[in-house]
Amino acid sequence: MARESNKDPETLRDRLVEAALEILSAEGIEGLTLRSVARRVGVSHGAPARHFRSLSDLRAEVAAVGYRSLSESIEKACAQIPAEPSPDGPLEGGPFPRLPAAGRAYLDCALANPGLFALMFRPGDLDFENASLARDSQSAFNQLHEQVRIAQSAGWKPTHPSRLVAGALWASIHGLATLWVQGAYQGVNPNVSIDEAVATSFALSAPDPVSLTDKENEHE
Amino acid sequence: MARESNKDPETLRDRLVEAALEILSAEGIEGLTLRSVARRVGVSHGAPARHFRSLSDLRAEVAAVGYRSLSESIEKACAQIPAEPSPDGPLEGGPFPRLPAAGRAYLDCALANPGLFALMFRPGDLDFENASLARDSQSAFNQLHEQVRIAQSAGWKPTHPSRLVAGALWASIHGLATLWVQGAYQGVNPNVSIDEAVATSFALSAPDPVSLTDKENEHE
DNA sequence: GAAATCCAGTTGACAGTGTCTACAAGGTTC
DNA sequence: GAACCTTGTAGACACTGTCAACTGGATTTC
Repeated sequence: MARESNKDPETLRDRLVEAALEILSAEGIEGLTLRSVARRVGVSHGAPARHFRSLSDLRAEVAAVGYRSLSESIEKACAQIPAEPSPDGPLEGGPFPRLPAAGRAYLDCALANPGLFALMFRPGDLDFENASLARDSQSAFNQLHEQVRIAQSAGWKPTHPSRLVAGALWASIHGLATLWVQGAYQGVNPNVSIDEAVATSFALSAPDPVSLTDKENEHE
Repeated sequence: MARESNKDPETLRDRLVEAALEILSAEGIEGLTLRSVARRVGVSHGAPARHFRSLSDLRAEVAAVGYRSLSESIEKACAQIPAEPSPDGPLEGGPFPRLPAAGRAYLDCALANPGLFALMFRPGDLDFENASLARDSQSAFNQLHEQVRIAQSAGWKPTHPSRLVAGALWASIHGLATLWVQGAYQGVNPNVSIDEAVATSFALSAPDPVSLTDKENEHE
Protein backbone atom coordinates (compact mmCIF):
# COMPACT_ATOMS: atom_id res chain seq x y z
CA MET A 1 0.00 0.00 0.00
CA ALA A 2 2.73 2.45 0.97
CA ARG A 3 4.39 3.05 -2.41
CA GLU A 4 7.90 4.00 -1.48
CA SER A 5 10.07 6.38 -3.50
CA ASN A 6 7.99 5.97 -6.62
CA LYS A 7 7.26 9.64 -7.02
CA ASP A 8 10.10 12.06 -6.54
CA PRO A 9 8.03 15.01 -5.36
CA GLU A 10 7.30 13.23 -2.10
CA THR A 11 5.53 15.32 0.44
CA LEU A 12 7.29 16.25 3.66
CA ARG A 13 4.66 14.34 5.57
CA ASP A 14 5.59 11.12 3.75
CA ARG A 15 9.29 11.76 4.25
CA LEU A 16 8.74 12.27 7.96
CA VAL A 17 6.91 8.96 8.29
CA GLU A 18 9.63 7.25 6.28
CA ALA A 19 12.31 8.74 8.52
CA ALA A 20 10.39 7.61 11.59
CA LEU A 21 10.36 4.03 10.29
CA GLU A 22 14.10 4.19 9.64
CA ILE A 23 14.74 5.51 13.13
CA LEU A 24 12.57 2.80 14.69
CA SER A 25 14.49 0.17 12.79
CA ALA A 26 17.92 1.59 13.56
CA GLU A 27 17.60 2.97 17.09
CA GLY A 28 14.41 1.49 18.47
CA ILE A 29 11.47 3.24 20.00
CA GLU A 30 13.53 5.36 22.37
CA GLY A 31 15.16 7.15 19.46
CA LEU A 32 11.90 8.24 17.89
CA THR A 33 11.30 11.90 18.72
CA LEU A 34 9.79 14.71 16.71
CA ARG A 35 13.17 16.40 16.58
CA SER A 36 15.13 13.33 15.55
CA VAL A 37 12.69 12.81 12.70
CA ALA A 38 13.05 16.44 11.63
CA ARG A 39 16.84 16.17 11.79
CA ARG A 40 16.90 13.05 9.67
CA VAL A 41 14.79 14.68 6.99
CA GLY A 42 16.80 17.87 7.23
CA VAL A 43 14.13 20.34 8.25
CA SER A 44 13.74 22.54 11.30
CA HIS A 45 12.48 21.10 14.54
CA GLY A 46 9.15 22.85 14.17
CA ALA A 47 8.38 21.56 10.70
CA PRO A 48 6.69 18.30 11.78
CA ALA A 49 4.11 20.30 13.68
CA ARG A 50 2.68 21.41 10.32
CA HIS A 51 1.77 17.79 9.57
CA PHE A 52 1.27 16.14 12.96
CA ARG A 53 -0.51 17.80 15.82
CA SER A 54 1.67 16.06 18.36
CA LEU A 55 4.15 13.26 18.87
CA SER A 56 1.28 10.90 19.60
CA ASP A 57 -0.19 11.85 16.25
CA LEU A 58 3.02 10.90 14.45
CA ARG A 59 3.23 7.66 16.40
CA ALA A 60 -0.33 6.77 15.43
CA GLU A 61 0.46 7.41 11.78
CA VAL A 62 3.58 5.25 11.88
CA ALA A 63 1.71 2.54 13.76
CA ALA A 64 -0.95 2.55 11.04
CA VAL A 65 1.75 1.87 8.46
CA GLY A 66 2.89 -1.02 10.65
CA TYR A 67 -0.63 -2.44 10.88
CA ARG A 68 -1.05 -2.37 7.12
CA SER A 69 2.32 -4.02 6.63
CA LEU A 70 1.41 -6.67 9.20
CA SER A 71 -1.89 -7.35 7.47
CA GLU A 72 -0.18 -7.73 4.12
CA SER A 73 2.39 -10.13 5.54
CA ILE A 74 -0.31 -12.32 7.02
CA GLU A 75 -2.28 -12.29 3.79
CA LYS A 76 0.80 -13.21 1.80
CA ALA A 77 1.71 -16.04 4.18
CA CYS A 78 -1.79 -17.50 3.95
CA ALA A 79 -1.91 -17.16 0.19
CA GLN A 80 1.20 -19.30 -0.16
CA ILE A 81 -0.76 -22.26 1.15
CA PRO A 82 -3.29 -23.82 -1.26
CA ALA A 83 -6.90 -23.05 -0.41
CA GLU A 84 -8.05 -26.61 -0.98
CA PRO A 85 -6.76 -29.41 1.23
CA SER A 86 -4.13 -31.34 -0.64
CA PRO A 87 -4.60 -35.07 -1.31
CA ASP A 88 -1.65 -35.75 1.01
CA GLY A 89 -3.77 -34.73 3.98
CA PRO A 90 -4.55 -31.51 5.82
CA LEU A 91 -0.98 -31.00 6.95
CA GLU A 92 0.02 -30.14 3.41
CA GLY A 93 -2.64 -27.56 2.59
CA GLY A 94 -6.08 -26.25 3.28
CA PRO A 95 -7.41 -24.07 6.03
CA PHE A 96 -5.76 -25.65 9.02
CA PRO A 97 -2.10 -24.98 8.21
CA ARG A 98 -3.09 -21.44 7.31
CA LEU A 99 -3.67 -20.58 10.94
CA PRO A 100 -0.14 -21.44 12.06
CA ALA A 101 1.15 -19.71 8.93
CA ALA A 102 -0.70 -16.54 9.91
CA GLY A 103 0.64 -16.75 13.44
CA ARG A 104 4.15 -17.33 12.20
CA ALA A 105 3.89 -14.30 9.91
CA TYR A 106 2.73 -12.21 12.85
CA LEU A 107 5.69 -13.34 14.88
CA ASP A 108 8.14 -12.77 12.05
CA CYS A 109 6.93 -9.19 11.67
CA ALA A 110 7.56 -8.56 15.35
CA LEU A 111 11.03 -10.11 15.26
CA ALA A 112 12.00 -8.35 12.03
CA ASN A 113 11.27 -4.90 13.41
CA PRO A 114 10.98 -4.90 17.20
CA GLY A 115 10.95 -1.12 17.36
CA LEU A 116 7.96 -0.79 15.09
CA PHE A 117 6.20 -3.66 16.83
CA ALA A 118 6.77 -2.00 20.19
CA LEU A 119 5.33 1.24 18.85
CA MET A 120 2.28 -0.59 17.55
CA PHE A 121 1.49 -2.37 20.78
CA ARG A 122 3.22 -0.68 23.67
CA PRO A 123 0.78 0.15 26.45
CA GLY A 124 0.43 3.84 27.09
CA ASP A 125 1.81 5.02 23.74
CA LEU A 126 -1.27 4.78 21.57
CA ASP A 127 -4.87 5.61 22.18
CA PHE A 128 -6.96 2.79 20.79
CA GLU A 129 -10.10 4.83 21.28
CA ASN A 130 -8.83 6.82 18.31
CA ALA A 131 -11.19 5.65 15.58
CA SER A 132 -8.64 5.71 12.77
CA LEU A 133 -6.19 3.67 14.79
CA ALA A 134 -8.81 1.09 15.68
CA ARG A 135 -9.76 0.75 12.00
CA ASP A 136 -6.15 0.26 10.90
CA SER A 137 -5.46 -2.38 13.51
CA GLN A 138 -8.68 -4.16 12.60
CA SER A 139 -7.49 -5.43 9.25
CA ALA A 140 -4.81 -7.78 10.52
CA PHE A 141 -7.25 -9.20 13.04
CA ASN A 142 -9.80 -9.77 10.33
CA GLN A 143 -7.28 -11.91 8.44
CA LEU A 144 -6.97 -14.16 11.44
CA HIS A 145 -10.69 -14.14 12.06
CA GLU A 146 -11.38 -15.29 8.52
CA GLN A 147 -9.00 -18.23 8.88
CA VAL A 148 -10.68 -19.18 12.14
CA ARG A 149 -14.09 -19.17 10.46
CA ILE A 150 -12.82 -21.45 7.72
CA ALA A 151 -11.31 -23.83 10.25
CA GLN A 152 -14.54 -23.84 12.25
CA SER A 153 -16.64 -24.57 9.20
CA ALA A 154 -14.36 -27.57 8.69
CA GLY A 155 -15.17 -28.84 12.15
CA TRP A 156 -12.66 -27.26 14.53
CA LYS A 157 -14.15 -25.89 17.77
CA PRO A 158 -17.38 -25.12 15.97
CA THR A 159 -19.34 -24.18 19.08
CA HIS A 160 -17.07 -21.33 20.19
CA PRO A 161 -17.85 -17.86 18.77
CA SER A 162 -15.32 -17.25 16.02
CA ARG A 163 -14.46 -13.74 17.19
CA LEU A 164 -13.56 -15.06 20.62
CA VAL A 165 -11.47 -17.89 19.20
CA ALA A 166 -9.64 -15.45 16.94
CA GLY A 167 -9.07 -13.18 19.91
CA ALA A 168 -7.63 -16.01 21.96
CA LEU A 169 -5.29 -17.08 19.17
CA TRP A 170 -4.23 -13.49 18.64
CA ALA A 171 -3.51 -13.09 22.35
CA SER A 172 -1.49 -16.30 22.37
CA ILE A 173 0.81 -15.37 19.50
CA HIS A 174 0.92 -11.72 20.48
CA GLY A 175 1.97 -12.61 24.00
CA LEU A 176 4.78 -14.77 22.72
CA ALA A 177 5.92 -12.03 20.33
CA THR A 178 5.85 -9.42 23.07
CA LEU A 179 7.67 -11.50 25.66
CA TRP A 180 10.26 -12.61 23.13
CA VAL A 181 10.95 -9.17 21.68
CA GLN A 182 11.66 -7.70 25.10
CA GLY A 183 13.69 -10.69 26.25
CA ALA A 184 11.33 -11.63 29.08
CA TYR A 185 10.69 -15.11 27.70
CA GLN A 186 14.38 -15.84 27.32
CA GLY A 187 14.95 -14.48 30.83
CA VAL A 188 12.88 -17.18 32.50
CA ASN A 189 13.25 -19.87 29.85
CA PRO A 190 16.79 -19.72 28.48
CA ASN A 191 18.13 -22.00 25.78
CA VAL A 192 14.76 -22.25 24.07
CA SER A 193 14.56 -21.29 20.40
CA ILE A 194 11.73 -19.20 19.09
CA ASP A 195 10.78 -22.14 16.87
CA GLU A 196 10.32 -24.44 19.83
CA ALA A 197 8.36 -21.80 21.70
CA VAL A 198 5.98 -21.07 18.84
CA ALA A 199 5.56 -24.75 18.04
CA THR A 200 4.44 -25.39 21.60
CA SER A 201 1.97 -22.51 21.45
CA PHE A 202 0.51 -23.92 18.26
CA ALA A 203 0.41 -27.40 19.73
CA LEU A 204 -1.65 -26.15 22.65
CA SER A 205 -4.08 -23.78 21.04
CA ALA A 206 -4.13 -24.09 17.26
CA PRO A 207 -6.19 -26.74 15.52
CA ASP A 208 -4.33 -29.99 15.19
CA PRO A 209 -4.83 -31.56 11.77
CA VAL A 210 -3.54 -34.88 13.03
CA SER A 211 -6.03 -35.22 15.84
CA LEU A 212 -8.82 -34.07 13.56
CA THR A 213 -8.10 -36.86 11.14
CA ASP A 214 -6.71 -39.53 13.40
CA LYS A 215 -9.47 -41.88 12.44
CA GLU A 216 -8.04 -42.08 8.93
CA ASN A 217 -4.27 -41.97 9.50
CA GLU A 218 -3.68 -42.74 13.14
CA HIS A 219 0.05 -43.35 12.98
CA GLU A 220 1.14 -40.18 11.15
CA MET B 1 7.06 -9.32 51.39
CA ALA B 2 6.99 -5.54 51.16
CA ARG B 3 5.94 -4.61 54.66
CA GLU B 4 4.37 -1.21 54.28
CA SER B 5 4.44 1.56 56.90
CA ASN B 6 5.38 -0.81 59.70
CA LYS B 7 8.47 1.09 60.72
CA ASP B 8 8.32 4.84 60.88
CA PRO B 9 11.99 5.52 60.14
CA GLU B 10 11.56 4.41 56.55
CA THR B 11 14.54 5.02 54.35
CA LEU B 12 14.27 7.54 51.54
CA ARG B 13 14.87 4.75 49.07
CA ASP B 14 11.79 2.91 50.27
CA ARG B 15 9.73 6.08 50.21
CA LEU B 16 10.80 6.77 46.64
CA VAL B 17 9.72 3.32 45.51
CA GLU B 18 6.44 3.73 47.36
CA ALA B 19 5.85 7.09 45.69
CA ALA B 20 6.65 5.58 42.30
CA LEU B 21 3.99 2.90 42.85
CA GLU B 22 1.45 5.56 43.81
CA ILE B 23 2.26 7.60 40.72
CA LEU B 24 1.97 4.54 38.48
CA SER B 25 -1.41 3.79 39.95
CA ALA B 26 -2.70 7.35 39.77
CA GLU B 27 -1.17 8.72 36.56
CA GLY B 28 0.10 5.74 34.66
CA ILE B 29 3.54 5.10 33.29
CA GLU B 30 3.86 8.46 31.57
CA GLY B 31 3.72 10.25 34.90
CA LEU B 32 6.62 8.32 36.40
CA THR B 33 9.74 10.50 36.29
CA LEU B 34 12.61 10.90 38.68
CA ARG B 35 11.47 14.43 39.44
CA SER B 36 7.82 13.57 39.99
CA VAL B 37 8.88 10.90 42.45
CA ALA B 38 11.12 13.36 44.25
CA ARG B 39 8.33 15.95 44.36
CA ARG B 40 5.83 13.49 45.81
CA VAL B 41 8.23 12.52 48.58
CA GLY B 42 9.15 16.13 49.17
CA VAL B 43 12.86 16.09 48.45
CA SER B 44 14.97 17.89 45.90
CA HIS B 45 15.13 16.67 42.33
CA GLY B 46 18.64 15.38 42.78
CA ALA B 47 17.95 13.28 45.83
CA PRO B 48 16.88 10.10 43.99
CA ALA B 49 20.29 9.97 42.33
CA ARG B 50 21.76 9.01 45.70
CA HIS B 51 19.73 5.78 45.64
CA PHE B 52 19.20 5.00 41.97
CA ARG B 53 21.87 5.40 39.35
CA SER B 54 19.32 6.31 36.71
CA LEU B 55 15.65 6.32 35.85
CA SER B 56 16.03 2.82 34.42
CA ASP B 57 17.43 1.75 37.76
CA LEU B 58 14.36 3.05 39.59
CA ARG B 59 12.08 1.41 37.05
CA ALA B 60 13.80 -1.92 37.52
CA GLU B 61 13.40 -1.66 41.28
CA VAL B 62 9.69 -0.84 41.00
CA ALA B 63 9.21 -3.62 38.46
CA ALA B 64 10.82 -6.05 40.89
CA VAL B 65 8.24 -5.09 43.51
CA GLY B 66 5.57 -5.77 40.90
CA TYR B 67 7.00 -9.20 40.10
CA ARG B 68 7.01 -10.18 43.74
CA SER B 69 3.44 -8.98 44.18
CA LEU B 70 2.40 -10.89 41.06
CA SER B 71 4.04 -14.05 42.31
CA GLU B 72 2.29 -13.76 45.66
CA SER B 73 -1.08 -13.23 44.02
CA ILE B 74 -0.66 -16.34 41.91
CA GLU B 75 0.46 -18.37 44.89
CA LYS B 76 -2.50 -17.19 46.93
CA ALA B 77 -4.96 -17.94 44.12
CA CYS B 78 -3.61 -21.47 43.75
CA ALA B 79 -3.63 -22.07 47.47
CA GLN B 80 -7.33 -21.34 47.66
CA ILE B 81 -8.01 -24.44 45.61
CA PRO B 82 -7.62 -27.78 47.42
CA ALA B 83 -4.52 -29.69 46.45
CA GLU B 84 -6.36 -33.00 46.17
CA PRO B 85 -9.06 -33.49 43.54
CA SER B 86 -12.45 -33.27 45.16
CA PRO B 87 -14.87 -36.17 45.00
CA ASP B 88 -17.14 -34.01 42.81
CA GLY B 89 -14.68 -34.31 39.96
CA PRO B 90 -11.62 -32.42 38.76
CA LEU B 91 -13.60 -29.23 38.11
CA GLU B 92 -14.00 -28.69 41.82
CA GLY B 93 -10.43 -29.06 42.94
CA GLY B 94 -7.03 -30.52 42.30
CA PRO B 95 -4.28 -29.48 39.96
CA PHE B 96 -6.27 -28.73 36.83
CA PRO B 97 -8.39 -25.82 38.06
CA ARG B 98 -5.26 -24.35 39.57
CA LEU B 99 -3.93 -23.46 36.14
CA PRO B 100 -6.89 -21.28 35.19
CA ALA B 101 -6.79 -19.82 38.68
CA ALA B 102 -3.17 -18.85 38.21
CA GLY B 103 -3.95 -17.33 34.85
CA ARG B 104 -6.87 -15.43 36.23
CA ALA B 105 -4.72 -14.07 39.06
CA TYR B 106 -2.16 -12.91 36.51
CA LEU B 107 -4.85 -11.14 34.55
CA ASP B 108 -6.36 -9.55 37.64
CA CYS B 109 -2.99 -8.12 38.61
CA ALA B 110 -2.67 -6.51 35.19
CA LEU B 111 -6.17 -5.08 35.28
CA ALA B 112 -5.86 -3.84 38.85
CA ASN B 113 -2.77 -1.79 38.11
CA PRO B 114 -2.23 -1.25 34.40
CA GLY B 115 0.51 1.30 34.98
CA LEU B 116 2.61 -1.09 37.02
CA PHE B 117 1.94 -3.94 34.60
CA ALA B 118 3.02 -1.73 31.69
CA LEU B 119 6.21 -0.88 33.53
CA MET B 120 6.90 -4.56 34.18
CA PHE B 121 6.46 -5.67 30.61
CA ARG B 122 6.77 -2.72 28.26
CA PRO B 123 9.34 -3.37 25.54
CA GLY B 124 12.27 -1.02 25.67
CA ASP B 125 11.84 0.08 29.26
CA LEU B 126 13.57 -2.73 31.08
CA ASP B 127 16.71 -4.65 30.39
CA PHE B 128 16.01 -8.31 30.99
CA GLU B 129 19.67 -9.11 30.68
CA ASN B 130 19.97 -7.44 34.07
CA ALA B 131 20.53 -10.46 36.31
CA SER B 132 18.55 -9.13 39.24
CA LEU B 133 15.57 -8.33 37.08
CA ALA B 134 15.60 -11.75 35.48
CA ARG B 135 15.68 -13.39 38.90
CA ASP B 136 12.73 -11.37 40.17
CA SER B 137 10.59 -12.13 37.15
CA GLN B 138 11.45 -15.82 37.40
CA SER B 139 9.45 -16.46 40.52
CA ALA B 140 6.02 -15.83 39.02
CA PHE B 141 6.90 -18.03 36.08
CA ASN B 142 8.02 -20.79 38.40
CA GLN B 143 4.58 -20.79 40.03
CA LEU B 144 3.01 -21.46 36.67
CA HIS B 145 5.66 -24.01 35.76
CA GLU B 146 4.99 -25.96 38.93
CA GLN B 147 1.26 -26.16 38.18
CA VAL B 148 2.03 -27.34 34.66
CA ARG B 149 4.24 -30.11 36.01
CA ILE B 150 1.49 -31.26 38.34
CA ALA B 151 -1.04 -31.27 35.52
CA GLN B 152 1.35 -33.19 33.30
CA SER B 153 2.01 -35.79 35.96
CA ALA B 154 -1.77 -36.27 36.03
CA GLY B 155 -1.81 -37.00 32.33
CA TRP B 156 -2.21 -33.68 30.53
CA LYS B 157 0.09 -33.19 27.51
CA PRO B 158 2.71 -35.38 29.16
CA THR B 159 5.02 -35.52 26.15
CA HIS B 160 5.62 -31.78 25.84
CA PRO B 161 8.52 -30.30 27.87
CA SER B 162 6.96 -28.63 30.88
CA ARG B 163 8.99 -25.44 30.51
CA LEU B 164 7.71 -24.98 26.97
CA VAL B 165 4.12 -25.64 27.96
CA ALA B 166 4.41 -23.17 30.82
CA GLY B 167 5.91 -20.64 28.42
CA ALA B 168 3.06 -21.08 25.97
CA LEU B 169 0.42 -20.67 28.68
CA TRP B 170 2.22 -17.62 30.00
CA ALA B 171 2.32 -16.10 26.52
CA SER B 172 -1.36 -16.78 26.05
CA ILE B 173 -2.54 -15.10 29.23
CA HIS B 174 0.09 -12.38 29.01
CA GLY B 175 -0.97 -11.51 25.49
CA LEU B 176 -4.58 -11.19 26.55
CA ALA B 177 -3.60 -9.03 29.52
CA THR B 178 -1.45 -6.79 27.35
CA LEU B 179 -3.98 -6.36 24.58
CA TRP B 180 -6.76 -5.75 27.04
CA VAL B 181 -4.90 -3.24 29.20
CA GLN B 182 -4.03 -1.09 26.22
CA GLY B 183 -7.48 -1.39 24.68
CA ALA B 184 -6.31 -3.13 21.52
CA TYR B 185 -8.47 -6.19 22.12
CA GLN B 186 -11.60 -4.13 22.68
CA GLY B 187 -10.72 -2.10 19.59
CA VAL B 188 -11.07 -5.04 17.22
CA ASN B 189 -13.47 -7.10 19.32
CA PRO B 190 -15.92 -4.74 20.98
CA ASN B 191 -18.71 -5.85 23.28
CA VAL B 192 -16.71 -8.76 24.62
CA SER B 193 -16.20 -9.01 28.36
CA ILE B 194 -12.85 -9.92 29.83
CA ASP B 195 -14.51 -12.98 31.33
CA GLU B 196 -15.58 -14.26 27.93
CA ALA B 197 -12.16 -13.53 26.47
CA VAL B 198 -10.25 -15.33 29.17
CA ALA B 199 -12.67 -18.25 29.20
CA THR B 200 -12.04 -18.76 25.49
CA SER B 201 -8.29 -18.63 26.00
CA PHE B 202 -8.56 -21.26 28.69
CA ALA B 203 -10.86 -23.37 26.56
CA LEU B 204 -8.30 -23.39 23.75
CA SER B 205 -5.05 -23.91 25.60
CA ALA B 206 -5.57 -24.89 29.21
CA PRO B 207 -6.22 -28.50 30.17
CA ASP B 208 -9.87 -29.37 29.96
CA PRO B 209 -10.98 -31.46 32.93
CA VAL B 210 -14.14 -32.49 31.12
CA SER B 211 -12.43 -33.92 28.08
CA LEU B 212 -9.88 -35.63 30.28
CA THR B 213 -12.61 -37.45 32.12
CA ASP B 214 -15.23 -37.76 29.44
CA LYS B 215 -15.13 -41.51 29.65
CA GLU B 216 -16.68 -41.32 33.11
CA ASN B 217 -19.08 -38.38 32.80
CA GLU B 218 -19.61 -37.69 29.15
CA HIS B 219 -22.54 -35.30 29.42
CA GLU B 220 -21.11 -32.79 31.94
C1' DG C 1 37.89 16.29 72.46
C1' DA C 2 39.30 18.00 67.98
C1' DA C 3 40.00 16.90 63.23
C1' DA C 4 39.24 14.37 59.23
C1' DT C 5 36.11 11.76 56.60
C1' DC C 6 31.98 10.24 54.78
C1' DC C 7 27.12 10.25 53.73
C1' DA C 8 22.75 12.21 52.17
C1' DG C 9 20.43 15.69 50.29
C1' DT C 10 20.57 20.53 47.92
C1' DT C 11 21.47 23.51 44.25
C1' DG C 12 22.57 24.95 39.81
C1' DA C 13 23.81 23.90 35.29
C1' DC C 14 23.50 21.55 30.79
C1' DA C 15 21.58 19.28 26.78
C1' DG C 16 17.64 17.21 25.22
C1' DT C 17 12.54 17.02 24.64
C1' DG C 18 7.37 18.63 23.07
C1' DT C 19 4.80 22.50 22.20
C1' DC C 20 3.66 27.21 21.46
C1' DT C 21 4.02 31.83 19.09
C1' DA C 22 5.84 35.06 15.89
C1' DC C 23 7.70 35.43 11.52
C1' DA C 24 9.09 34.91 6.52
C1' DA C 25 8.86 33.21 1.88
C1' DG C 26 6.20 31.49 -1.84
C1' DG C 27 2.08 30.26 -4.24
C1' DT C 28 -2.99 30.99 -5.02
C1' DT C 29 -7.07 33.51 -5.53
C1' DC C 30 -9.85 37.31 -6.33
C1' DG D 1 -1.57 43.92 -7.81
C1' DA D 2 -3.27 42.96 -3.25
C1' DA D 3 -4.96 39.91 0.13
C1' DC D 4 -4.61 35.41 1.84
C1' DC D 5 -3.18 30.83 2.85
C1' DT D 6 0.21 27.28 3.19
C1' DT D 7 4.59 25.70 4.75
C1' DG D 8 8.72 25.92 6.88
C1' DT D 9 11.98 28.74 10.22
C1' DA D 10 13.44 30.58 14.64
C1' DG D 11 13.05 31.43 19.28
C1' DA D 12 11.08 30.75 23.66
C1' DC D 13 9.15 28.07 27.52
C1' DA D 14 8.55 24.35 30.76
C1' DC D 15 9.76 19.91 31.42
C1' DT D 16 13.01 15.94 31.57
C1' DG D 17 17.65 13.06 33.06
C1' DT D 18 22.11 13.64 34.46
C1' DC D 19 26.17 15.72 36.23
C1' DA D 20 29.30 18.45 39.36
C1' DA D 21 29.87 21.43 43.22
C1' DC D 22 28.36 22.27 47.62
C1' DT D 23 26.52 21.84 52.58
C1' DG D 24 25.37 20.21 56.94
C1' DG D 25 25.45 16.65 60.08
C1' DA D 26 26.96 12.18 61.73
C1' DT D 27 30.82 9.04 62.22
C1' DT D 28 35.28 7.70 62.59
C1' DT D 29 40.07 8.41 63.80
C1' DC D 30 43.84 10.18 66.10
